[in-house]
Amino acid sequence: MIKPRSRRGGGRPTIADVARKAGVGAITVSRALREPGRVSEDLRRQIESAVNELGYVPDPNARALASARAEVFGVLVPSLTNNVFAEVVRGIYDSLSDGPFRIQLGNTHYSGLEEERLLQVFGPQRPAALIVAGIDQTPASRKLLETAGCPVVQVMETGLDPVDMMVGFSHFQGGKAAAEHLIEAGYRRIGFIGARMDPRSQRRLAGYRAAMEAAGLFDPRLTTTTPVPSSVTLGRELFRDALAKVPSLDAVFCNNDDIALGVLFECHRASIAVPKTIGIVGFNDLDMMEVAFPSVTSVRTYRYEIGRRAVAMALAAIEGNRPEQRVVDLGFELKRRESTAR
Amino acid sequence: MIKPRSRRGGGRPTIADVARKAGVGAITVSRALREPGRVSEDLRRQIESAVNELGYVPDPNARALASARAEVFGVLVPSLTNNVFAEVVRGIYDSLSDGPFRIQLGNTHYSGLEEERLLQVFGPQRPAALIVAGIDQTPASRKLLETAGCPVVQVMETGLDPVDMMVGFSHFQGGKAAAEHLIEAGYRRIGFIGARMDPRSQRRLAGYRAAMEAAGLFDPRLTTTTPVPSSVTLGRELFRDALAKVPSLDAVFCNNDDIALGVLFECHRASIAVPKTIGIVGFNDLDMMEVAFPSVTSVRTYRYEIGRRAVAMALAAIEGNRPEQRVVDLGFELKRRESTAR
DNA sequence: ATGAAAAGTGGTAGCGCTACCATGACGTTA
DNA sequence: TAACGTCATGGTAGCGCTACCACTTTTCAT
Repeated sequence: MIKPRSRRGGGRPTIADVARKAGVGAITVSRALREPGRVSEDLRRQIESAVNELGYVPDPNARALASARAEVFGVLVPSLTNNVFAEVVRGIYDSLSDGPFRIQLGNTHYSGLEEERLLQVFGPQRPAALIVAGIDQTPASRKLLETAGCPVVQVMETGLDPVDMMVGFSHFQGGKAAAEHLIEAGYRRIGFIGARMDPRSQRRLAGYRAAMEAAGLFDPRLTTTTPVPSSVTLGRELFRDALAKVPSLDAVFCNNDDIALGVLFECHRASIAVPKTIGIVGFNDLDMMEVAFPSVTSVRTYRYEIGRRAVAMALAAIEGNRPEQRVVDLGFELKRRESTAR
Repeated sequence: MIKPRSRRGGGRPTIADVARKAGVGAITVSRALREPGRVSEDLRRQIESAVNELGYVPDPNARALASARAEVFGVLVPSLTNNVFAEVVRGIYDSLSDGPFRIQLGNTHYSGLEEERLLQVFGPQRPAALIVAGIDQTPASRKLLETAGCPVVQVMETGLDPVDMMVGFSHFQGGKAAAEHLIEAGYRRIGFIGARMDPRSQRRLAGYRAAMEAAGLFDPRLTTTTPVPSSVTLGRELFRDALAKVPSLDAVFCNNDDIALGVLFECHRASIAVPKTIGIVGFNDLDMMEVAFPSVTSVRTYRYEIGRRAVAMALAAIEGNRPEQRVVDLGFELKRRESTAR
């Protein structure tokens, strides 16, 4: 006599239980759940009530195994705590929370190697889609993305050569707009302060440089950067360094808002007038920039919207209608505020 | 003739391929991967090289189905963007990234109902452990946690009645310490400003109240709260409200650092001297509080450490040795800074 | 030397679900 | 009326892995 393996599932109802209760075949239950339109009204109702009575919830693992496709979105970001990426993840999460898809989060710690490793781990899971931050994947990562067999969305930036799809904006243009604004406001010795110079920061710097060179104002001594992770504390220190190096500094374009905030606080502490003596521009436009005193000019980026749009595009691609526009530029907006109003 | 279903997996090697190549049974490969100690040195080496040659990576879905246990940690937090929870998640992530465990993230949006829904969705996945923020689960959620059949760690707070394990600290004591510090510093009309009054904030408020009552200083008019989500902007507005209500206000204990920052900026804007005219205390001690000008006194909490410890406890429980100490209090530290130094 | 336990290995039978094909009941067209 | 499609449903055979047992070989105490 064959003893069935003691229901390892702890007695959770299976699709067979539902089928028995509803008096139909298991496959019909499966269909009723996934494509209700293909099952007759009658059976659908019977199945629904059986599902409710038993409290049946499909086992995602069995489903993934049988269909060779997990209802999972793989999401790779360089940091979990950086508010910018947290907002992207929130956008992804909110767009996914109605549907059946789960999120599998990966933190690359700004490392291409770690990204490769994570992609390797994600692969066997057969995710329904992959969303990765950035466009500077290593060749190996790129190959993994190309052969993943699912929609891929690169987010945060736009570029010319998407693996599949892209949603973001031009960091170069953002940096350029920031610098041009400072130039237009009458500042001349405009510094660039940046921490954790990832590829996006590099492109902001390039944009700054382009604007400065166009105005004949570029001077390499005006640039102060470090590979160290960004923080408000670091912003303050870098600003001190910059000022020591170039006492004539009259404005700074900061890599991001944390750095800008550090600069602002240091100005307060050292009684440096903002925007009179020093103009400040940040990047990303966190909530607090508007409330700061003086309020800080910043380049507004649409992180949450990027997350949402990435999911929308991936979902469309899963349904078979890949958007004809593979690269979506959500742009940015320079928010002019008191810190540069002189 | 039976045609095998066209390798849906896209031709990825399976455990059978490895077994064939190594000249052993599939089950031995499985064992070599999961419990290397139970396989002889020789076979282990052969299997390892077969694995490397083929680039074999086990399918987590098949594994989960067969073993009725997914290598997944379910993590429920009320917010993805609130830095406090982002740090907890980071701690969890970092502690898990060496091992085989993935993270399944759930955002409850501070809603008990949403928490219930998520727990319902997580259940069928048979997670290896569940980490949930807070100790105020609904009765239904509590039951779901109790019957989840895996280790459960409640984080961020400590309480008397853990579902299984707990890591956190006492928000009541934190609030009390903050208020006592202000009283000791000589402030008398000490307000409480709070947004999004979740249970943790309520307990901080209770701690504040206890300290104020003990000193004979409590006055309900000193408390200004709102259920609206917290932000720096909101901090500024609530502070204005509080000041309009009680012009004699001489200090505020803020629900969290965002609010405190809003207060600080408003003080700058309205030329209110800090700490002379108004003392400010925040909660959580974000990086920037130390750099702010004036630097802001805050209650330091160990979010990252909470995440790490939660994982350590869960992992131990999975291994079968549940720590004898079910409730771990990681405490807090009041960081005294310029904003209350008068 | 002998029995018994321990260690190492493999076969079989699922885990819960869905892809694939088969079936039968209906139209629908020529 | 025959031939053919379409629709609704079900049966069967796996997806890739591991639990459970069985079997052999080794080790060890007596």
